[in-house]
This record gives sequence, structure tokens and C-alpha cells, in this order.
Amino acid sequence: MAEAKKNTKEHLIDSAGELFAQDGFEGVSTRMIAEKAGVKVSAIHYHFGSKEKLYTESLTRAVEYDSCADFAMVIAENPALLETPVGRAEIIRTTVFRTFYDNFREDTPDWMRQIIVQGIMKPSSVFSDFLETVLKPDVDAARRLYLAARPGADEVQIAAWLDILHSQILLYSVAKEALEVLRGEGSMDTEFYRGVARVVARAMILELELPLPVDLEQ
Amino acid sequence: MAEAKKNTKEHLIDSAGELFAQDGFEGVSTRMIAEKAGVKVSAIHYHFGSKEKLYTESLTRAVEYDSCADFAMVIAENPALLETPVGRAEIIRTTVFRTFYDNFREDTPDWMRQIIVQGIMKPSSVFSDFLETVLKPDVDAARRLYLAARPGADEVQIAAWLDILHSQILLYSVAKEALEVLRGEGSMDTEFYRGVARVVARAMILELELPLPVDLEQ
DNA sequence: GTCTATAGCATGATAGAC
DNA sequence: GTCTATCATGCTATAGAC
Repeated sequence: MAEAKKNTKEHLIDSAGELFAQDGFEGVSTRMIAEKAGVKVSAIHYHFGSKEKLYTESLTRAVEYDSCADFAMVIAENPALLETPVGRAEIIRTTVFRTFYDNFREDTPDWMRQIIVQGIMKPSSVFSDFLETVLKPDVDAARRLYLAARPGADEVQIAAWLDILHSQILLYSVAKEALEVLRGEGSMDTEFYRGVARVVARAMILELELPLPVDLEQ
Repeated sequence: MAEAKKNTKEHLIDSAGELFAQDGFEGVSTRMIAEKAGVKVSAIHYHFGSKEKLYTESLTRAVEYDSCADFAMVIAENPALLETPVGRAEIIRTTVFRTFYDNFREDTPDWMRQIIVQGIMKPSSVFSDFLETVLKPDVDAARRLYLAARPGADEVQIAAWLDILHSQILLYSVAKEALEVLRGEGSMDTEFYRGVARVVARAMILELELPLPVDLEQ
């Protein structure tokens, strides 16, 4: 509403994304989307052909926006860090903070996080691509790091360790509303996420028995 | 189908729960539920009055089944453990293993986990009760433990630490299908969850800088 | 307590004027 | 490219026979 009138197509993707993220594909009608976007229902079919194609378009937009492969990136930027315990701890610290920052900085629309989570819960064809091209390289990078620090670790251990980070991102993407009921309105701000990143980084570094960077001590 | 014919009402709750958990409230029609349960649509209205009341009934069933308040219980069973570092580590170890066991033992239907998660994502009145009566006491118990080990810790730190456990439970409840695509069919069995519980317990104990129980070393 | 039949409505999609 | 008007379908829910 308050935003300047972009072209109808973009506006429809935004409006639809917001609604789909909140109520799921079947929970939203084309009429609701059209009303929110301030256009008529037929505009949806003119621009996208069907409700389903509009959904796919919104999901694709969100997936493209989400980089997410942070371990791989941090290691690529400075591979030498893999060689020493201090370097490995540094990789973890940087990755965790960057992941929380990327996911929860305030200019990322909430719906992009939520619609991705819905895709995870009910995988579709769009999503297999996401898993293969975005997530898998990151898992591989994390595996290399873990094995460098702890040779002979098994796959379950590595997966569980990496999931400490990913599951926390998932939780705050999905359960924000419920957690604010529990912990107070507005309690989940930038400050909160920075505090959480600290704890998660500490836990992951210490689980691997690496030396704690000074700024993460107690 | 394969199960012995219980009474129609129970059968409807099971069938509906399974479908609602997978596709959400709006994603499921009364026709689908009736067909799955092998009865006619009107039976739903006879027994429950409406689709919504059937949904509430399924959700309530799942919430009642889910104990979840494990920290509170473990501490109540042996409050003396709170007094020493070794005891505190023991509380964490026991709670984490018990939580994973309770949530993922094989006689718990998948749909009960999933429908609760959907309740978290889109909180309703049924769910406020769940948060207040089930989750809150557990959070309080965890806070007492954390402060005993690290006096002066702030609320964010405590929340983030407790969420290491809760978020991992959420992840495996929600993303099982997607993760099996990534890690291989059937990879998420009892063995897997035990391995994960080990890593999570290690991470939570070490983040609090408590001594590691011998069976959790390396 | 379970069935058939159907009312009453909202949905996704299309046709055609402008 | 956007509108109005309309279609066919599928939905929840109810009425009434058995």
C-alpha cells in the first residue's frame, strides 16, 4: 500500500509471497492476492497463467535472494584458515555471525524466509534444485572443516553439528510469532540475534574442542 | 487401512491428523478425510460438528501426547544435581537424551509432531495454552540450571542456549523429508537420533563450560 | 450412527469489451 | 494490460431416509 506503485507483476509477486508465506498455497485465494495488490483477479492469470505459477515465481524469488552457503564462502575467501585450530575456530565464528546477519537483517522481507521454510516442509520440484545447488555445497564445506579438526568423525556427528546452526535459523524463521508470545513483544530484534549468534558460535567451536576466540570468551 | 477397525470417531481423528499435519488445515478437504477413514463426509459432521472442530481435536490429541517439559522433570526427580558442576552436566545429558527419545521413538506417529509444528507456525487459541502450561515451566527450569552454572547470564544467552535443543527437535520434525533427500532415504533412524543427541548434549554442556561426562568424551 | 441427496457458497479460470 | 461477467468445479454443511 504505502510503497510506490511498481509494475503490476512485481507487485503481485510481493503480495502473493507475503500471503503464501503466512497461510500456505491452499490457504490463500487468488481473490485475496488480487485485493492485497489492488488489482483484479484476471490480472493474475494474464501475468502468470495460474495461481500455481505465481506461487512458484514467489518461491523462486525467495530462493534466489537467499545465499545461505556461508561455510563454503568463508572457506573460499581464505582457505589457509583450514590449516590451524585457531583458523578453524575463526571460520566457524565468521560463518555463524554472517549467517545470522544475512538471514535476519531488517531489509529481508519476512515472507522470503517463511516461504522457504514451507518449501522445506513440503518439498516440491522447485525445491530439489535449491537443496542440490545451494545447500549441498555448504554441507560439503562444513564436512571438510569438521574432518580437518576431527579426523574420523562419522557422518551423523557432522550432520548434527552443522544442524546446530541451521536448526536455529529455522526456528527463528518459523516460530517468531510464538516465541514473542512467550518472551515478550519485540524481544526478537537485531540485538537478540547477535546474542544468539554468540552462543551458537561458542557451542559449535567448543563442541569441536577448538580454541575460543577472545571476543567469544564467557 | 491395515489397522483394526477402532470406532469411527478415533479413526477419523487419526486420518485427519495425518492429512492436516501434511497439508495444513486449508490443504485438506473433508472429502479427503472421509475417504481416508473409509466413511462418508457426513460422519465428520455427525461426530465433530465441523471441519474446524475436527482439526482442533487432532491438535489437542497431539499436544496431550507430547510431554516435552523434560528439564523441569529431570530436575524435579533429583534437585540435588543442581548443586554441583558434575550434577548440572548430568541434568543436561539426561534431558537431551530423553527429549530426543520421547520425540522420535518409533511408536509416536509422525503427524503428531508435524501438526504441533504447524501450530507453532500459525498460533491459535489452542496453542497459547500449550505455550503457557507446557513450554513455560520447562524454560523456567532451564533458566534455573543455567544461572546456577553461570550467575549473571542474560536472558538472550539463556534462550539461545535452550533453543539449541528445541530447534534441533523442530528441524527433524519438520524437515525429515527434505533431509532424507539430501542425506539418503532411511538415514534418519533411531541410530541417527542417538548420535545427534550425543552431539547436542556435548555442545550444550561445553557451552556452559561444565565437565563432560565420560560417555560423552570425544 | 451411517447413509444419499442437495443446498449454498467460494474457488480458479476464461471470454471478450475497452 | 486491465476490466466485467460468467462458467464449471469443489467445498462445507444440512436434511431426512433407514
